[in-house]
Amino acid sequence: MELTEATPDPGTARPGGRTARVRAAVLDATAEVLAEQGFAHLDLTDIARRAEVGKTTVYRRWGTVTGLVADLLLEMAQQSVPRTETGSLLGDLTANARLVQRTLADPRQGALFRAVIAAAGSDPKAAQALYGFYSARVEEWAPCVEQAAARGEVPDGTDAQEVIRATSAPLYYRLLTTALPLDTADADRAASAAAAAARAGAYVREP
Amino acid sequence: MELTEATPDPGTARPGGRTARVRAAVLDATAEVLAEQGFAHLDLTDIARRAEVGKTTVYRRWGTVTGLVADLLLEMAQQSVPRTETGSLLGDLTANARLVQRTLADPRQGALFRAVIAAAGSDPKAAQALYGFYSARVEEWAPCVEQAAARGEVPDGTDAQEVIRATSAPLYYRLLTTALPLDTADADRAASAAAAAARAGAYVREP
DNA sequence: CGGTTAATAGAACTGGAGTCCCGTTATGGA
DNA sequence: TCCATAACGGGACTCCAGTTCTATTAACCG
Repeated sequence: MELTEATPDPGTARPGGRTARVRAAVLDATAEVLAEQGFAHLDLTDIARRAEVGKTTVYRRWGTVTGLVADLLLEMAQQSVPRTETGSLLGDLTANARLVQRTLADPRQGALFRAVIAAAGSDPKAAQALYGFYSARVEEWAPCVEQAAARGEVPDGTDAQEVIRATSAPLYYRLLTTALPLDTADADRAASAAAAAARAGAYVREP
Repeated sequence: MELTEATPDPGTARPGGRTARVRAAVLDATAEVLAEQGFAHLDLTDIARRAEVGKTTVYRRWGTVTGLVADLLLEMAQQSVPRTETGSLLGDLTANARLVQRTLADPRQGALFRAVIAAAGSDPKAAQALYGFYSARVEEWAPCVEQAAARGEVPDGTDAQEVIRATSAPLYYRLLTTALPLDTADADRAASAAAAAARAGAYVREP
């Protein structure tokens, strides 16, 4: 035996031209279905039909619904939005919160995040993609808290990543557990709450 | 024609004895599968097998995976945990946060909440059950903030429900978007952050 | 205690999701 | 430009989730 192994995922050896077009079409169709029907109604045969692609292809390259969603998240993670700097902690956190709020309020993106979070609950691969995504985003924004610490706005020893997470958390919580809309006022409130708690020393790491 | 309508959900006319046993067995099996395999692997035939119940019964009474999950949530919502009163805002919020943390950290309950949140993303019925659940819990705890306002701990006009949500939010965010564990320290941090932000007036309603 | 019928269980059926096989296309390297 | 083969596409096949029909069991009512 010798032809086991050595099949490192289809689409990696010749990623150009047709392969790329197929991937784009499939991921587009996936996002579309997610936005209008949600995660539970995803099925690969339907995706193939919508993307006008052979269903064999979809099954070979992605295999499962969760695998498809995970790949979609990886695709989105590429488009990193650069962090803005305003010179104050509250300003920076507000910019971050508004970015998150806009993303979640958008029907397509909001539906995608719901789906990825759902997929992460049962598929380790999707979970890994999700954790990686948020880890990257949090690290991208953490420096603004460190700068605030340097300016003396927050106590030394403040856990920067925890402050960033605290800014996003209420927005996700509102999206997932209530029927309430998600607007700019929510973003601003989340930012000012996180800033106030940080100034009060709520995120100082334990000794 | 005359026998249309008038079929108000099986299990409502004779809820005793066998019907109740079947429901308990099915919901138990559901929770079990959720805990060990996750939402995506739920299928009604398998649930029927595990519960040692005819699969026709499961399909007739619950119909879909999301319907099953929604009923499980309703069942859980029954066991309302009474609010504790400690005399201070921080104490009350800490009690609340620890309750949430214990719930989410428990494998069965944690998996259930992930599943319900996932189901709510695609099924309106599950979404309704979920929103109702959280609405009830938030209202149960909101009075502790109003008492704090009466004591002068937080400014007048503070949105009590928003404070309660802010206490839970970081715990859910951590559960859903990171691989990090969820322990008592997280609960205490969430509570003190919410208390600090509330004292600073971050949750005062707009005029 | 029966009698009515709500509710369950079994068995047979069906539609479509997921798999397999093999011919076709077109990518990337020479 | 041409070739080897990675990747795609179509059609046939399989298997099981979900449905339908009917017989059986046991709640609730009097």
